Amino acid sequence: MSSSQPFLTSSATSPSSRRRQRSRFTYKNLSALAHSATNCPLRVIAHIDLDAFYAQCETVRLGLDPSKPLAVQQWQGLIAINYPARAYGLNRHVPIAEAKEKCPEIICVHVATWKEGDTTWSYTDEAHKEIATRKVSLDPYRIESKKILALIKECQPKEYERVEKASIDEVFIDLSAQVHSILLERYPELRWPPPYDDPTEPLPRPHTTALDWAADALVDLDSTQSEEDDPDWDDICMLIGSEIVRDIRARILSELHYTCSAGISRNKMLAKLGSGYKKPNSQTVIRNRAVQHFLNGFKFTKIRNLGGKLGDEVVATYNTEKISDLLLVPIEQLKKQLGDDTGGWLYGVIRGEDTSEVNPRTQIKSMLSAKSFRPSINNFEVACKWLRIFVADIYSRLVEEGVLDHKRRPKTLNLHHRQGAQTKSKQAPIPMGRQISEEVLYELAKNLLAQVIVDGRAWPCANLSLSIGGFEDGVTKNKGIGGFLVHGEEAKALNENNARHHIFSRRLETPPNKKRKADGKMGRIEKFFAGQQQLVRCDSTAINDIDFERQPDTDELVPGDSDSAIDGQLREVENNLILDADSENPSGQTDIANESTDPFDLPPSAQPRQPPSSSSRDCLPATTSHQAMMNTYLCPRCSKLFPLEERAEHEDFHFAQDLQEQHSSPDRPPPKPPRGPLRPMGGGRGGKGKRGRPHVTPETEIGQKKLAFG
DNA sequence: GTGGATGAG
DNA sequence: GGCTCATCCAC
Repeated sequence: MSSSQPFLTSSATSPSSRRRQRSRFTYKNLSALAHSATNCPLRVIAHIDLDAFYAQCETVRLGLDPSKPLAVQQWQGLIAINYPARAYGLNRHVPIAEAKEKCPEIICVHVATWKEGDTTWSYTDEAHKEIATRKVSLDPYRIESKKILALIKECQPKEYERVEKASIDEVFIDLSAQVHSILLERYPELRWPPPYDDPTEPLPRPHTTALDWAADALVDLDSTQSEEDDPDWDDICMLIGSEIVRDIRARILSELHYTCSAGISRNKMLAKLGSGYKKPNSQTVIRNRAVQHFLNGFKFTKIRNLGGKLGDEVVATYNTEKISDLLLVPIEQLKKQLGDDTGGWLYGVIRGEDTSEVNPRTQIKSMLSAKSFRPSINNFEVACKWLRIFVADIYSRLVEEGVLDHKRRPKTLNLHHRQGAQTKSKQAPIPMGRQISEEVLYELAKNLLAQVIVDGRAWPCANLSLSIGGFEDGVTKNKGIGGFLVHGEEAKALNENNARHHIFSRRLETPPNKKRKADGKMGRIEKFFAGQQQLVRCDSTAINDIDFERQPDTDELVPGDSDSAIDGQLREVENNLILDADSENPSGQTDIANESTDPFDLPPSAQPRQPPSSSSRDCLPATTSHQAMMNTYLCPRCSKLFPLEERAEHEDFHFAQDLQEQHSSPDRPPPKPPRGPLRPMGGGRGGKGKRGRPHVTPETEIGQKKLAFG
């Protein structure tokens, strides 16, 4: 309960007057925030998770009272149970009959289904009796999911939009850039350039001493950590992020009638854990200073990528499921026993580190339509009837995707077949040139099926699935980052946002020649500027060839010692932290990013800005500093002098460069968690190389004590 | 590029 | 469980 006393004031009279002057964060950190750099210590990431999504969809569709118990049925099972129904002790594993016994008034709605010969899916009460002739359709939920996603995007100013669809009912939002702009509005002093133009200078302390966390969510610090300090900028950033999320949730509820839960923290892993912490319909903030305490309450198997075999392996190896126990294992040991990559990743993740980026992607990469046959099916003809249905299902989704309009086009078709325990699959390219039609797909699918059963016929068949993938943007040619120019374009390029109305410029994929070296001295940069000062847009090769000089002070920080203190209190107060069974994990990938070069150093946009809120990264004439008076601008990143008028362009250049870096490395590589050498799966991921643990975000703090919510 | 596997919702 | 979706890896 200590929780929100919304104000923990701290006064100026506090003993810590010495530290009041300086923040733990620097100007460089601040500008990294503006660029959503993944290793920025001020980063703000949100995870939003719809509560019992399928069940809510049905409640909304049928116009029912959301406080009434409802479950979504699939054949004889339940695939979603709303919160009112959960109050009766129902969960996904209880048989439908038992559910009705425990909760007589429960409404069970069968999912929509496709029936052979139908041209679309439909809802029927008879569905559960026709398992042999129907297959479920999740289209209704995809449609709702899309609306919600669109609304969430609408909530963010276009230039800051950065939303990743993690699954049909979850999204991650990188609020960093938006938070940055709000921060500058509220604290104009942050717009000043750093003293001596030195980006490594600490920021002034926030003048705010009391934060109003609006009661709804906050993983609180405990008394021992006594908040001996006034809030620093990370706390303020979280607060702003929480406000943004609260507004988003309010709109989802008022406009679309869905409730959701959210987690706000410094990275995806923590945000995800946070959203599942208190449900339904609430949001949880995990401030940096509460991270370790918060994590200690979880079993590490709740962390993304540790929910499967890898997690089991770790449990078996260390004979514990507790994060707190694992904190005692030295990194060398983890690496030795799990492999360098996996061990290093695990070491960091249980300490709250995660630099995976919010990938502004919403586009689907593949579509699958499948059916498990209860009594198995025994011949080609029957299988073909199912293929018809799969094709109809997939085709209708393709239409939605804009394939007919040449927005995107899939390249391959894949058929999976399961007989008993063994599964086989075949794939084939989808011929280019011709318009994709149901007939074309059906013929292709039938062919694949024939190939599968040819060699050693495989009947009876227990499962069949057809998928289509290899989607490519319909766009014209790629242009690497150089193709886009800097200003607001970036947002567009990054988001595929309204897929339907725009031409995607192919995702900022890193062009083949990415290189990263530290040799760069100054040569290339100087050359570049010498020759192209006027350019606003640069050619990708030019950009790629530039090597930045590394700023001397990257805040490198070995994850380890920062928390020595926590070790002391590895007390597990935990277990009670895990509340809801419905927890889930994100899907997807993780990455820890890059390494070597820190993608951001000083930034451009951070400084003197004007109406901060406006769109902006465009530039702002510098005003307050002494350099401004001289009408010249000294770039803190490359130490070159420019006429003031060229400042904006120059900053844009750095911005583009930063973007390039961010997208060129982190996207794929940071394979983190992947399989360790242990066990099966061969040595996986080749541990070689760099595993670069990107040093992580600096500091998380120590201390922690108990959790409480407001 | 193909086919299998893992992980997660 | 059933149905999706995504990513990684060996070949």
